[in-house]
Amino acid sequence: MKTTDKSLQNGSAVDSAQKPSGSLSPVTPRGEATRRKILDAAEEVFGQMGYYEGSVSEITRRAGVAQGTFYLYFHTKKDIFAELVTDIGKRLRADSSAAIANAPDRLSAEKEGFKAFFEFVKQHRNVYNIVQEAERVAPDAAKEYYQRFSEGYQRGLQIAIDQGEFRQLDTETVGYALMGMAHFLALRWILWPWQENEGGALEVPELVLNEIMAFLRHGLIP
Amino acid sequence: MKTTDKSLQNGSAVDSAQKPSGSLSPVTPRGEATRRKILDAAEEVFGQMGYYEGSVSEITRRAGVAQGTFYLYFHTKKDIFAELVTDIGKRLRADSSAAIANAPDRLSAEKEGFKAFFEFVKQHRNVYNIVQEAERVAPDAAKEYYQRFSEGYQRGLQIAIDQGEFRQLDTETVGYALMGMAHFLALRWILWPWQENEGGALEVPELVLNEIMAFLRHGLIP
DNA sequence: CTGTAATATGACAGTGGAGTCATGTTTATT
DNA sequence: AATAAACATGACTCCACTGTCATATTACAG
Repeated sequence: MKTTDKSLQNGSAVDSAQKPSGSLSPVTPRGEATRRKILDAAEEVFGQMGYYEGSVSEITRRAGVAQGTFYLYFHTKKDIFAELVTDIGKRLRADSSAAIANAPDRLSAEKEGFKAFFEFVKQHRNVYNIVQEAERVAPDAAKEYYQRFSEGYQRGLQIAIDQGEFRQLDTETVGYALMGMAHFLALRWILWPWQENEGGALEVPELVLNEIMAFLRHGLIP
Repeated sequence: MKTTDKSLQNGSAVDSAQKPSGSLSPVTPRGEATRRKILDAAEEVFGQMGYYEGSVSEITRRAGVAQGTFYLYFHTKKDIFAELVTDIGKRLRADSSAAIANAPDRLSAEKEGFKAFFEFVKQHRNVYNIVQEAERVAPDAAKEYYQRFSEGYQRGLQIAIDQGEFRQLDTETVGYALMGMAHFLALRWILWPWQENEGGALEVPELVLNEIMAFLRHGLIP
């Protein structure tokens, strides 16, 4: 055994000694690459099999590394799962921001946001399952995911109100309502294989999107 | 060994022999009571600990019966979970139906439906977690749960349209949108302990409910 | 070329849980 | 009282998975 045992196997030994926290970071390009391989494999495994039915050994198998290597870069199975949730949140928010960046008005922005979300879910079918499972498996990571998303929504809505484009409304309530709508529409038309779609394609139909926009504009009353 | 081995341990031996299907039904009040105890304990265990972290032994422990007794009434751990999901769906739909039964118009019905849903989630905090987990653990049961719910929504919406109370709209789209709204609002104000509520009570505030109703009436535009 | 830090290995210990089974107890019927 | 079906028990088998560790390999600085 070399003198490196503590610093690597136990996280930073110099830390405040509280939690084993802090990602086990590689210092070498080689290590960096291995860590990435493991993360990618984990995304696949958790996405397809779920957190509990996916195993570390399956992850390392797909990553093409040995079991032990896993623990060189992640403290526990739960840790890598939480990191994935955070990652996915970042990516999704980046996609959304980009999508609504140059929308002429807030209503268009909402539409583009919905579309970007659906596109993300479609492109990362398995991945989105991870987010859903996070609520049980890694509540803290899930918390951050939803809170950040909500904050973004609230900011956008407030601006629209200030500019007189939207009526006075409670941004938090409406923010969550919109998130819920997007979530369930994605479930129905993209994630649930048992539901038949019009064309058979796993995509949210234009009609549905237009219905939603009409809802946002006029509500349900004639 | 008695001559009952096959008929009980293997489900009905006279069945079409396909799946081990069919709940292992007791024939005696005593058995009925035991089965109920196990179901109730399972609801508690799965609700609090989740499907994977809850164990059959924990269920039987709380039910006050032996491990083996469990398998007298349920084929597998997954089976009892699926049965719970079905049960919860039935109860929730019954509550909803009752709540909207004598609403003067559809908009009031929506409001009462939301309120009933929030009340159900509040009264069965743990229980609702089971529904959420079902999507991964027992997709078929989850499918039925959501489809039935959706059908109810679509029927109600269609009537409102026919009576000219709601504008022409795609009932499936709007149905899922409404389900999503209700779901996420319940998450935010009832199920997430990390979120601070106004009064500290785990309840959806009147203000939020009114905001939602305004949304249904007018949409987001002034 | 050599020493050392970083990275990698895979067998293994330890653990916990699902489902089974031979046996035991209750209840009702005749 | 006898008998049998229904119900109940809990020890046990089998299995899979997480996290560890002693050892091996790679790569780079001097």
